[in-house]
Amino acid sequence: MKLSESFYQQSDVVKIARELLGKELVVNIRNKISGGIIVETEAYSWKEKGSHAYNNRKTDRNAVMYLPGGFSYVYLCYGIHNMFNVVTGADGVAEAVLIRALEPTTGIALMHKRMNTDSDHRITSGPGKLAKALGIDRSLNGKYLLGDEVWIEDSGIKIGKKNIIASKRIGIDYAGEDALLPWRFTIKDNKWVSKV
DNA sequence: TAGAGGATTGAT
DNA sequence: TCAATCCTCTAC
Repeated sequence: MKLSESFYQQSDVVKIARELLGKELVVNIRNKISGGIIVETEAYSWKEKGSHAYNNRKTDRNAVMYLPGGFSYVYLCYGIHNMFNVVTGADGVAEAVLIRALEPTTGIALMHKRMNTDSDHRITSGPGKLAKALGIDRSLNGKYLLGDEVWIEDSGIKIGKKNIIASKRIGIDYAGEDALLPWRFTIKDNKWVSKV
């Protein structure tokens, strides 16, 4: 069953980032389904410097962050990598959760082909890689997550509090003290989590 | 309109 | 440690 609008529109983006662990991200690209269990997330809010929408900065790129929770936000980073985010919070509040790693469950052969490998290991361990493995690009920006192109399933998997690790986010050293916020969440001992 | 830099990755 | 690579933002 797809996660509801009310889930995405909760006011606490950090709580949502934590609760997305264990859910299943599913993408339908040209009638080909692929997806996996979310094992790593990061929260972003307009309140902190790590976010594109810091201090309510609004541009063409990050406009979808201001939509109500339940939309996708995809953008290109370093000219190479597509990053997949889930917009959260109320209408006009710029908050989002970056999906950083998956455990592949659906369409694994398809992902191998996209990644040009036969290994099922680490094909989705990192935001740039999982987007490529699932076939996500910026044409999926601003999609409604209760539609039929990209959505998140409640897998029924429960991740206990003891198995969730909070740590500082990656790649945002420019954000000063906000780079230290423990807003990255991973499932303990999960081999699909990105880097180390 | 030009210049700088980035929520990364993989090879050296 | 560093280049790849191109879109986006900022300043002129």
